[in-house]
Amino acid sequence: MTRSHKGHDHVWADDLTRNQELVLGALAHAEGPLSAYDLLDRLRDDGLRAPLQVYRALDKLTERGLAHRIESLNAFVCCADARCHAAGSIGFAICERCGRVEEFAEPAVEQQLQRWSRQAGFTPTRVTIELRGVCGACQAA
Amino acid sequence: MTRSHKGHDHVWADDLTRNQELVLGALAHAEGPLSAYDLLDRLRDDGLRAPLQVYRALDKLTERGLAHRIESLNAFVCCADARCHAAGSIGFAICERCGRVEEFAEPAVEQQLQRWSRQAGFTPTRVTIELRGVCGACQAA
DNA sequence: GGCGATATGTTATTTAGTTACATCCGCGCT
DNA sequence: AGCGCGGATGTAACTAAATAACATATCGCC
Repeated sequence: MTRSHKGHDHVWADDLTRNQELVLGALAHAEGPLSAYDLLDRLRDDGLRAPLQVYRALDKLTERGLAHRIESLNAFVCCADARCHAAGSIGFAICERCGRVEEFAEPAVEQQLQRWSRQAGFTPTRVTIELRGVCGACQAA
Repeated sequence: MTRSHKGHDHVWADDLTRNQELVLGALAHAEGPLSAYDLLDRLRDDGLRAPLQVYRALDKLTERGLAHRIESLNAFVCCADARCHAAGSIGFAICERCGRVEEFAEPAVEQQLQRWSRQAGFTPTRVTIELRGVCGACQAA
């Protein structure tokens, strides 16, 4: 690998490492959330062999808000909206039928949680909001 | 064990099985959340030997709202308020310094999430709200 | 060129949760 | 009493998720 990884066809940010691009690419092409081991399986042909390689990439990607971790699934999704980190806390609606995840931002919810935190003397650094249920499409079907 | 387990000194509900009582008791006495394996370690002297015994008890307890799972910790806490299941969705504030978890109910948050769900055609069955941060006590110290 | 920070590769290990299967116990029924 | 059923238990083996430890390579920069 003397050749730089730059020049790939799907570029979200120009300074991703090769592994980070691979992982983000896999997430972007996936229909739903993928676990670290799902990712590993899909990327074995691209040279990834150990869980740590995936976890390291995921750490960086989630840090930068390019991917999100779904806690209740131990899985990850590609960020749906490049501007989401500007929008404070994010929520996820997870369909238990089709497995798809919808990402949403509700400033009102965020504000309410902030209000509670202030009142309780709590200083939040990370917020997790996850809804499990059935999405509209599956409801109709 | 011909003798019924009823008559224990800490009774939350009269129809818990022995294993369920053991697990709930351990959670109740703990300072913070416990993982299934933490519970297993603490209950080995009481006869629990396999993870499954703990997981089965936890399933029943969480179903009934007597215990809660903290998704972002893969751990469990005793329900702080017997009436919490009446109060719709619950949130948790998790202190990353002392590890303690505070349970709270914010009807306003619940309503906002309901509003978003309706608008999005999503039917939620379970809601997870978890704040990571620093609690008031740790802030002061 | 040399140096420090960061990224990688690899093996082994720990922690979390499930599958499969046998047994046991309480309880209603005849 | 004896039968049968559903739920709870016990145990072993296994899959899945995440991390520890250590060696190597690469990049940016002075």
